[in-house]
Amino acid sequence: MEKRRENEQTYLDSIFEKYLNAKKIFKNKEVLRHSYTPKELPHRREQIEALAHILVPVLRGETPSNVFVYGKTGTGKTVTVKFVTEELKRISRKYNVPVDVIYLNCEIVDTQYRVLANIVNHFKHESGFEVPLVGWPTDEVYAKLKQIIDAKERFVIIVLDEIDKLIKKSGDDVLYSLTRINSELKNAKVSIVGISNDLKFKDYLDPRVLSSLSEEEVVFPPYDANQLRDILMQRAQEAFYPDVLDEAVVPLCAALAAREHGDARRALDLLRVSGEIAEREGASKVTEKHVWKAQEKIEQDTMEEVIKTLPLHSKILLYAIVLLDENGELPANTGDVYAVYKELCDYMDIEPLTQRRVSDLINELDMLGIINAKVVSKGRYGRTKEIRLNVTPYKVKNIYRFDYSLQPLLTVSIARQRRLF
DNA sequence: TGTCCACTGGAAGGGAGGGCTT
DNA sequence: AAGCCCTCCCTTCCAGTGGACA
Repeated sequence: MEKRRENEQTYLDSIFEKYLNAKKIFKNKEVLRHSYTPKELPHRREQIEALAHILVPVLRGETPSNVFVYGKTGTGKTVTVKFVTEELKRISRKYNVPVDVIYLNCEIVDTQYRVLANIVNHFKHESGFEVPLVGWPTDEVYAKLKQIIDAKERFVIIVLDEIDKLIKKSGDDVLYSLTRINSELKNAKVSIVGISNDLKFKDYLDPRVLSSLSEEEVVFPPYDANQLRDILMQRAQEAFYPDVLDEAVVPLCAALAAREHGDARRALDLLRVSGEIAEREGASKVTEKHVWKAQEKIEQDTMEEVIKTLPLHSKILLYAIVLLDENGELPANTGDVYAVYKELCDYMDIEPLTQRRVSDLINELDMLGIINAKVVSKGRYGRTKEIRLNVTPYKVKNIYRFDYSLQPLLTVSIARQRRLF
């Protein structure tokens, strides 16, 4: 009796002491976030100098060439461009040259109208004028844009990040007008910095736009494991307290991220999440074990988030595929999946979409990596998609469990077996 | 060799939903 | 309120297609 109480007491003490005595892990976690711009960018000197060389005419009052910046995700394109343009802005003040840098992420600003409107609105403090986010005819926004930019002598550098998204969605009209705008301006000079991680997208461009835009090109090669290690080391020094990182941690994060096409973003995430996991466990050191856990967690989390935010019909469609999987009927083709999807809609009293639309939704699920959809020809038996599931049915159901509107679906598996088979 | 399946994926267009100006 | 305009999501229509089969 006495002994047991003693044990319990030690246990209770240890709950708190575990955390109390745990060494703090993070000194400054912010350093590991994507948005953080470090003072130095390791292994990007070449690209920084190339960009600086291209933009330097500004300081002499000449229009710089337009630039295309290429490189896969997490190769430091955005951060480098931001770094160089910030420096340019800083130094241009010394030379008394007015420079405006407008940074637009085309994943969000993805139409001609929105690009133009955003540029106009960048000057709202100066012009006291703001274009609504929808509503105006596009050519009027363009006219306003010219008028506002041209109000005084200056250089305007427009950075279009993820420019491929813009082109794919709304064509190259915007680029066409923006690349020719200089001939219609009297005072101001505009140049464009396009950032893309897709090399193929040049094929979509009108040759005139292409030649004007890629007057200069800067390529960002992927980081290799050693370079990633340097980057992580640099950040780790600021982010973590001394000696909390096991020696193997940074090299492992670097190696794992290098395997995924040298993505520095991924490497930083890994390092941050490893630290968080260690902290939660009350460990005094971050070890390899934490990195492996982090790797798994990141994969799980992104997939879960993607499924959670799917629109209703995509969720029903995914559930149709889950049911087929549970019945051992995968790979299935579009027709089969559509039939089950339609039944599910009936069951939920929802108007089903057409097969044409569902075919697009299948492609979307494929792009998101939730399913695998390969176009195959079965000869005499037609051409269709072969559809497979990339996540476990259990996982999907678990996510749906917390979505009230999807509750009816979860009971269907049994009903379906009774009704259809 | 041609046929024909079960679709694919492009094109056009409608209409709801957002927001503007007048 | 009426009249525009833009975007998103969707439908309708349809030409096109890889390859098994006769």
